[in-house]
Amino acid sequence: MEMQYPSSWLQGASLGERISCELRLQIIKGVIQPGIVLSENQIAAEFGTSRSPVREALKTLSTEGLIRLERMGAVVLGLTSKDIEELYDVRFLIENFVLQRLAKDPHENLVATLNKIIDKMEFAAKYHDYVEFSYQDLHFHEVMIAAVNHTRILHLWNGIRHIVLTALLVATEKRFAKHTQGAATVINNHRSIVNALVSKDAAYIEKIVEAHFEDTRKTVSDSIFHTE
Amino acid sequence: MEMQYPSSWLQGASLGERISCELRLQIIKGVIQPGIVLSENQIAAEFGTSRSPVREALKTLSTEGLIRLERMGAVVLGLTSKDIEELYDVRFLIENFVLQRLAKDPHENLVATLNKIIDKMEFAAKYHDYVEFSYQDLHFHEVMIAAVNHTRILHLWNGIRHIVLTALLVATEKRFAKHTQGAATVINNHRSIVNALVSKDAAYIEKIVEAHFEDTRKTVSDSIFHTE
DNA sequence: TATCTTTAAGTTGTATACAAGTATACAGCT
DNA sequence: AGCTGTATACTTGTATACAACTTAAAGATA
Repeated sequence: MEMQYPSSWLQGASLGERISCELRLQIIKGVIQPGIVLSENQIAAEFGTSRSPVREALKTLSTEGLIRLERMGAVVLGLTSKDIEELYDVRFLIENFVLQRLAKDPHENLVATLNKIIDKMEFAAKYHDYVEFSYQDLHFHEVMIAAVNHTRILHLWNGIRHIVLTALLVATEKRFAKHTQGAATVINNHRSIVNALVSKDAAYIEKIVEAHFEDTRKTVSDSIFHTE
Repeated sequence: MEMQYPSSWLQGASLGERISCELRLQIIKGVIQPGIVLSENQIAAEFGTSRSPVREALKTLSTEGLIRLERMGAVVLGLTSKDIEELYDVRFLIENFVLQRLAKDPHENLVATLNKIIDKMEFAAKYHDYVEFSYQDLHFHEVMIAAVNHTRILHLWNGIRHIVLTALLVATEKRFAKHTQGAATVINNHRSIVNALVSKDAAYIEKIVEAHFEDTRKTVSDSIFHTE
């Protein structure tokens, strides 16, 4: 089987993790379509491994909601347009919670860190590096979420992290293939979030975060489904 | 090893699920304390199984945040008072979202279903059946969450479901051991939620849900830790 | 004594083997 | 034809085997 997941994101990863990342990508890309039934033996054969890491991968994807484990085989659920909408509902819930807390208890170097990440996004955009761009986009949000020191919220995030990253990857790749123009909008959206954060205005933060995710959701959804 | 998890909740469960449920209970009860390092072989020996289902169980507990998988062994994190506070932060986020949606799009028989569940709680309380009481308490919330038809929110819930159920179980057992008086308060709290739901008043719903979880958090936290 | 080497036991990640259950197709019967 | 029983291939859940790595301690050496 042809590996498509960025190998730089798989340093030190076990076979189970590699398989889950690759399957996740193929499911989100639509290469593996909803309704298909996967069996452990078949996947193990395709990846040239034993069933053990495959079982691990399937369990991961199952808790992420991309497949459903049944008695005979795992049926692919995929990531529909509605799923992405729901995903961004949750992203808003998490991040609004996070930013409201960060506004109350400001962190030392957070804003500087975030600005540096945005600069890295600009750099990546300049060189059409969609892998790096997607990663820094994710990283931006992850840094904020980690900063609040809320274990359970961080766990919620970890539960959707891989899906978000992979969806960003697929969407960004498609968009960068034509032009890197949209990157400026994405970067501006992130700067707006930093501005909202420093404003410490609860209502303003909520408005900006909601707008950000509504915009991102539309962009990602369009890129993934409105294929060409 | 002595099994303490209700066997009625394990019908048709695999060894992996049974082990995760049992370990989860022991961790939340504090029988297995934070800092302890668990090894797969050791646990497999205690349960009289092979490492395969143990690995599955440890991975489950790891994604739930009760343990942390390291290179050599799994270190127990446990469920501290702060963890419970965070857990109820998330319960509020989820359930407020759910109830706001349910208020907008009312469901046919939902209120009747909820009232029936509350009646079952009263029945369970009358017979000091803490297992049934805990389960119906969980079921009440689960029915509402399932009613909104939001896959991703349901997944968030599933990620904390087992922890919530087990914490309720431990707390309710301890309280019912002395008196079943507090059950009336819990039941009233649930009736308040139903009232808030039918009111369709967004602000009122938020207020009631927040109060409910604040009260429950305190009760659960006290029961688990202020063991006396 | 202090430090480096080596040796041993323990750990996980992966592969393989086995057992029990399920869907499917096919043969036989009415 | 339609139904029934059975054989068969395939599936998962669990057990066992093996390899690579980590940790810690024992022992040699200066």
